[in-house]
Amino acid sequence: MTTVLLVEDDPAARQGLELALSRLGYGVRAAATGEAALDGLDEGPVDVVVLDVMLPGVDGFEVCRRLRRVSNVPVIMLTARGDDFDIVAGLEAGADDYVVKPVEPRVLDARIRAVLRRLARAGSPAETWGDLVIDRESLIVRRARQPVPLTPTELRLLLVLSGSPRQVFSRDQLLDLVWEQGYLGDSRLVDACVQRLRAKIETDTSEPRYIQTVRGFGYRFGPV
Amino acid sequence: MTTVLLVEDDPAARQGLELALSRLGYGVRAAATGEAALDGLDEGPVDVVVLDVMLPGVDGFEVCRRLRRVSNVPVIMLTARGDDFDIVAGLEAGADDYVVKPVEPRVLDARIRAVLRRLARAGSPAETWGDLVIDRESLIVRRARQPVPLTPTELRLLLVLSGSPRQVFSRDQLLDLVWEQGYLGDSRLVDACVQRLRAKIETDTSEPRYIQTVRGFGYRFGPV
DNA sequence: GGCGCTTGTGACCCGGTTGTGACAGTCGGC
DNA sequence: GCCGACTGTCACAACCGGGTCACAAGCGCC
Repeated sequence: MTTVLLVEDDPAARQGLELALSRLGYGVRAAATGEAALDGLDEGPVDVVVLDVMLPGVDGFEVCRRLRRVSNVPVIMLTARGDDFDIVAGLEAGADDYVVKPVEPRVLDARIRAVLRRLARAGSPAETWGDLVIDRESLIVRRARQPVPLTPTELRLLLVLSGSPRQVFSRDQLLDLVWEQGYLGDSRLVDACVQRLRAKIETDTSEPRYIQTVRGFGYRFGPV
Repeated sequence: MTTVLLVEDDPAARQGLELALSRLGYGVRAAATGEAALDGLDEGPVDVVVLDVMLPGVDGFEVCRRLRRVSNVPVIMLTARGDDFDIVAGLEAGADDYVVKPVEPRVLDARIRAVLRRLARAGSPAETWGDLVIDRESLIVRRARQPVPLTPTELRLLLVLSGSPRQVFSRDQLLDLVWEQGYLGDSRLVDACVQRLRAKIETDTSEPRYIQTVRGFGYRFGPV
């Protein structure tokens, strides 16, 4: 579910938007002031911030700037109708998009999805296998959005296997590809490493979802 | 929408990839031969070219070279599995990346995004990472608004790392990029320099926020 | 030439990683 | 069901990789 942090001081407008966004399937967290908004970020992951420009105390631009210092979360500003100055100032403060008030839920929904889409495209080039995400550039592996700490050998093994999904690798092949070429040792080593890797990325090691054993041949990565 | 020019002579593979890429939200233009590919470029803007190495007539390398004469469009080569020669030849011909066949759409998608992202990084001169600001024009680095005095080597190292955030660099890569190319020395040198840089920009060197160690692989700049 | 900063190198320490062997469990064929 | 082959699991000690430090050569600057 996409979580929206909604920052709007006017109670009527806030509750209206909250309801509308919920109906559209978003999770909504609301804040009435800039300070509350910055706190709201700490209370859990937020996918997008919808931020009113006119706020009592710290205004929307300043909230956006402060927010930018600690996070790259996309920000959509709500500005008074046709106020060019607001729009320019908002984008300079680091906002990703803006919507003029009064806000039409359908429009806001479209903008949110557009911003998220833009971000997803530009985001890190990771491969997604179910809830397992492998980013070959940063070498970060995540399961259910949580980074999985892998040791170098485990990581190399996973990269080799996932690089050719569904292909069966024999133990000897894996020794060549993951360990030094011409490694002379027990091929049981592969089993041990697979086991350690499974322990980290599988929910149920007796029913592996990612790394399957092909009895008599070796191992294979990929959904069945 | 990102438009891909797909060059593949095998009809089955071509149609499969065409479908898969469309589903992933790409616009696809397909060509079966090198000649058709070069024509395809004229028919409208192309964001990335996916190019099979084995083509009847003009082969993929030659297509890539010719293409490079008229365009800077990124090229991803499709090569036979594990064929090192292909990979080297492809990169020499001006390819940006390569993917081994059979192609997994998810992998190709990730590579396309990686190539495009690499290209899009020519951004604003000043980058902000939390409370670290790197101004590539004035070469001034600030932390918490305070200028950080960096030595030339430290600065080069930081610029290289932060220039490709999240990308993992091996020690050898860094020796090439930060020091003279063909530097022959202890790769522990990189460690020492990273340590000095960390001492200046990190608050807690045991929990680095900016420069992460990727055990067994190298270093990476950026948030986890 | 003297000075101080920068940079490359070696040494040492520490903790995590990993290869290994043993044993238990599982699967498939007969 | 029995047996052998194969695989999963575990514990442990050697090892390796990286952090850290000190030091000296190199370098520019005055």
